[in-house]
Amino acid sequence: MMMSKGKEIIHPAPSSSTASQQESPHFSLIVALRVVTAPPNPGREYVEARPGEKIPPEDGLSWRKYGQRLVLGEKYPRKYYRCARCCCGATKMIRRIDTEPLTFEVTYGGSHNSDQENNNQNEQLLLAVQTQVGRTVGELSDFYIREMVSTPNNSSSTGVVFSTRIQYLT
DNA sequence: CGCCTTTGACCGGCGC
DNA sequence: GCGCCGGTCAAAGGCG
Repeated sequence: MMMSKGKEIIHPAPSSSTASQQESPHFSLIVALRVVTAPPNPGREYVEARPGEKIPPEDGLSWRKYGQRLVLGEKYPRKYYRCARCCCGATKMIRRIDTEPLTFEVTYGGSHNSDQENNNQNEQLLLAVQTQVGRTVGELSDFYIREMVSTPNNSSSTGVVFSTRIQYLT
């Protein structure tokens, strides 16, 4: 199979992608999710990608892919990522929802080194928002949170399920 | 040249 | 006890 070799580190999208996004009347902003509602670590969240988006949703951190597997009964393979930072035991698993190809279920495992790490993470997320939207954090209220539910996770006691879609109104 | 992705194989856990 | 499934490891190849 043809595969794009090279880096596949997930990090905040460059500002160059902002232009194409703002051409649409609205677009889903994924990176803002954890700024507003930081999920437990480990935890699980659902994020939605824009049509044509090539990579799984970003969360502001750098992840290194270490495995991929086609799970029985699932249409799309699961992808396994590990935090690219050295000595960091954080992992995450990305599963594509069969019925909604643009929605990804991201399951976080392990934890980052320290609270400082988490703080840095949130800072990176904020920067990602500012970069993508070109606005300050204080103006995040301009985003209309179209969906945002938080329900108990029925399969794990370690977190809650976040199903969130943040839509930018122009 | 170094780092990262891909991919097949291996190992452990769980269910029957 | 056996078989199946899911998660991780390690080697090879490719790209920047």
